Amino acid sequence: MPANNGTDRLRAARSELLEEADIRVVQNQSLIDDRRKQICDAATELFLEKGFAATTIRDICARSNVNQASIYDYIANKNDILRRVLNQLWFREDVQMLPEILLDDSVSLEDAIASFLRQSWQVKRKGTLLAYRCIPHLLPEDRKALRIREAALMKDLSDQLHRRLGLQAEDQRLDILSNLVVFLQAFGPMRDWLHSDIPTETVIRTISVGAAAMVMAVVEG
Amino acid sequence: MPANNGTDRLRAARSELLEEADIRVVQNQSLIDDRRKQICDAATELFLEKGFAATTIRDICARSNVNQASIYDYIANKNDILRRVLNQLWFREDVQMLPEILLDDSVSLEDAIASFLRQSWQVKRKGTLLAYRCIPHLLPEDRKALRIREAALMKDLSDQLHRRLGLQAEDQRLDILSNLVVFLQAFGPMRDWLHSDIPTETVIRTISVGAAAMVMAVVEG
DNA sequence: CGCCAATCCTGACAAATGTCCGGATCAGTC
DNA sequence: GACTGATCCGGACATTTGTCAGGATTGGCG
Repeated sequence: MPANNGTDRLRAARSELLEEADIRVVQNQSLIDDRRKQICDAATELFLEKGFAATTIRDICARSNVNQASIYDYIANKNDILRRVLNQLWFREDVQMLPEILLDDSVSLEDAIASFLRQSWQVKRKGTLLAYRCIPHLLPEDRKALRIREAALMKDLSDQLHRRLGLQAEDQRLDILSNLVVFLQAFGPMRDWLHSDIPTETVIRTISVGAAAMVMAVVEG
Repeated sequence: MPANNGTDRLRAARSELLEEADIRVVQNQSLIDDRRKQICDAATELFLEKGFAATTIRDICARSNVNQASIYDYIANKNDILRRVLNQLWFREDVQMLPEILLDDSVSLEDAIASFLRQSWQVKRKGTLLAYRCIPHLLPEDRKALRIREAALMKDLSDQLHRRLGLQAEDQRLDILSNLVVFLQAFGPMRDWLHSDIPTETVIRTISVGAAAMVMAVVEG
């Protein structure tokens, strides 16, 4: 069952989040969760507004109403905040990935891509932007974890494309296409300032029609 | 002559670089040019390695062998360095932009895109990465300048697509496609770590076949 | 050699930043 | 009300950062 192997692998890679420090100062778990949410929400906004490096702990404290000293009872350091934010927004489990959608053969390629983009752009907008912008600030081990997940996703995607379209499995163009489709995920978030007056659904429809045609053209050419 | 107007507009927008400070301490112009090149080269490497905010003036001085005090005889401040680097790498004049290539009707859409990507990926790799990563660090006026250039390019591109393909000029999908094709420029630089074993020319060929098909699919659909 | 303008650099300053000590405050229990 | 353990926070620390004044050095010229 190559398809199942695929999603198994993906699920495995998925559960590997960036490692969050555990801190044993405060003991009330629900308090910890609340404060961490405050902190991460504020940090997300600020990272998107000013970038990771330009955001200071003091900024985050001010916006989240957590004291500068107390914040270290909930997070280990600035990088730990970034890790938690990415785990929440980029590695979120509630978004179907494209290989998963492609498992259902009753959904056309075009619709699958549209559904993928729609979900991504609606709920992972911030995560995508952060992931692309903050890569330089990640520690090497985190970057590695990110790369492993990405590679697993890519492998599953080429497998599904291969299964559906019957290209030679080793055809490098499958990898290129997989990469490209995943890259399109970033199109909406990264360029929305340019076409702010065009309805999102129009963009999604246009891109997914185009992307499906792109895949077919490469397969048939 | 709408086509000519297009390139005129582009050329006009092009000549508007980010404004570089002029400093009147050192007088020997060729010395100034040399030092600035040292500084910008070192800064480029460092910005790509560690990001703009995480790169310190001291880092730049160390790598460029310019003294920490002297550097202010050649550049006004850290942001001025970023502006100069972007002017050199992102706004470089020696790369044909896509609308320009599309003026020649003997070149197919596919070949035009391939040529555009090939040039971009060969000589503008660093510029593209920097532009996408450093936007948050630009001052508002610089961001505005960047947006104006981008908008001019996009307008020219939809004009050319319109001329070639005969869609309604107001069709929003033209804008989406233009945006998308320009966005593809970033594909190579941003994802080359993933498929480092695939020859660039294969990637370019695959992407340009696909992109041309994408455009046609949208136009015909 | 001695002079002068141009260039370089030692050393410093103020501000900002990540981090956290140690005491203040609060909530629950007897 | 007194005690105790958990949480909060005022204020400080060592560093790092951008910036630059003012003296040291250099190179050409008379």
